[in-house]
Amino acid sequence: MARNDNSVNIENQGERYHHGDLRAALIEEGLKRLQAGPAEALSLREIARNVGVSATAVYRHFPDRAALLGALCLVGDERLADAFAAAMARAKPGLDAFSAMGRAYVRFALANPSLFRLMMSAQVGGLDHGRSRGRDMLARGIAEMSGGRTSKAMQDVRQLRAWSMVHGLAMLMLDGLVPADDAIIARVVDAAVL
Amino acid sequence: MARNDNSVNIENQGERYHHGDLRAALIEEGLKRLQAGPAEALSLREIARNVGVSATAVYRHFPDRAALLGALCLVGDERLADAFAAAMARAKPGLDAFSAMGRAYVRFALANPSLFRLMMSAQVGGLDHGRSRGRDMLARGIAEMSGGRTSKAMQDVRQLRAWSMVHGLAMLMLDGLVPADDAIIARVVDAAVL
DNA sequence: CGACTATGTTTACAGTGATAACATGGCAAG
DNA sequence: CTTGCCATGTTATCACTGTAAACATAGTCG
Repeated sequence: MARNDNSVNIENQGERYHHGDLRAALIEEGLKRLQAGPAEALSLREIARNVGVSATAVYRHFPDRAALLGALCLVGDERLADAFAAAMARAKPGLDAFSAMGRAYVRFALANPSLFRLMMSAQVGGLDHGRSRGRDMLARGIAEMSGGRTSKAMQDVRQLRAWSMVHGLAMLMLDGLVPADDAIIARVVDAAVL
Repeated sequence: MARNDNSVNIENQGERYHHGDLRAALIEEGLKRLQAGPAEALSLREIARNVGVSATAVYRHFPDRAALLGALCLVGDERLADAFAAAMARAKPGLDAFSAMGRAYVRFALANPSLFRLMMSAQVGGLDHGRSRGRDMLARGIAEMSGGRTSKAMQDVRQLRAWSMVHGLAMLMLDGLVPADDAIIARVVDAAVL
C-alpha cells in the first residue's frame, strides 16, 4: 500500500526541467496504465507522455522497457505479500490457512489482472526475479497447512498441488475460460483435500 | 499432426506471382516461429518475409494480426485434442483417465509453450474462440473420472479443481516458477484426490 | 476474347523501442 | 563566489512494426 515515500511535491512543477522523482512517477503511471490494459500494450512513450516528459528520459532510470516492467513486478509482489498478510491475519490458524491464502491469491489476480500476469510471466527480460516475498509467504502458508505427520516429499507434492490449483484457477478466470465468480472461488478452494 | 492437405507443390515455385496456398504457408511459418519464441515477438512482416511474400499480402487472408494468431490457436486446439485422444487411448478406463489427460495436458504445454500460452490467452482479438475440441475432451475425460454417486454440483467443483490443477502446474512450469520435470508432473497429477 | 475477381505488389503513415549527441541545472571543490 | 562536474533532462535519428490505399497480375467464366 505504500505509495509515496519520496518527499517531493508532485503538484505545480509543470515547468521544472528536473522532474523531482521521475522514476517513481514512471512506475506509478505504469501501474495506472496496467489497470487499464495488458502489459504488452504498455508503451514507454505513452508513459513518458502522460508523465509529461520526453520519451528518452525513461532511459535515465531504466536501461530498457523490460527493466521498467521488472520494477512494476516488484511493486506487485509487495502488494501480493500485503494481501497474504491481511488474509492470514484474518484467518483462524490451522486448516483455514490454505483457504485464506488461496482466496487471497485468486482475488489478487482478478483485482490486478495485467499486473498479476506480468508478475508471473518470468521472461521479463530473462531475469528470474529471484526471491519473492509473495511466493515465500505462499509457500510458508501452504506448508503450515499440510503440517501432519506426512513425509517431507509428500508435503512438497501437496504444496505444489495447492499452488497449482489456485494459480490455475486464477489463470483460467483471468483468461475468461471460467467465470470469475467469487462463489466459485470459495467452492473450489475450500475443503480441497489435495 | 495433419500437415499439408493442400495439394500444391511447394517446391520450385519461387517465381510465381500467386503463391498457391499462401494462407496455409503463413500458418505453417507462424507455427514454426512460435516454436522459437513467444507470440508477442511474432511479426507479420517477418512471417511474410520468410514465406517470400510482401508484408501486405497477409491481409488478403487475415483481416489483421489477431486473426492470424486466432488461426494458429485453432491448429493448436486440434493438436491438443489429438494428444488427448492418444492419451485416452493408452489409458486404462476408469480412474486412470485423469492421470492420462492431466499428463497429456501439461506435456503438451511444455512441448509447445508459446502456442499453448497463445491458445489460453483468450484476448486474441476479443473473440472467445468459442467451442474447443480440446477443452471439450478435457471436460468429458474429467467428468468420466469423477463419476461416482456424488452430486452434480460436487462433480462440477471437482472437475474445475482438476482443470485448475493441471492448468496451474502447466503455467507454473512454463513460467519457470517450478522446474519442468516429468517426475514432478507424475507425482502431482497421479493420485490427486481432489 | 474480354471482364471480373482473387490475390498479389508498392507506397505511405503513425506508432514503437532504442542510440547518440546535446542542454540544463544543482551541488561540491577550489 | 565562481567553476566545473555530472545527474538528469532534451532533440534528432534509426530500424522496426501493423495497417490502409492504390495499383498490378493472373486465373476463371461469361
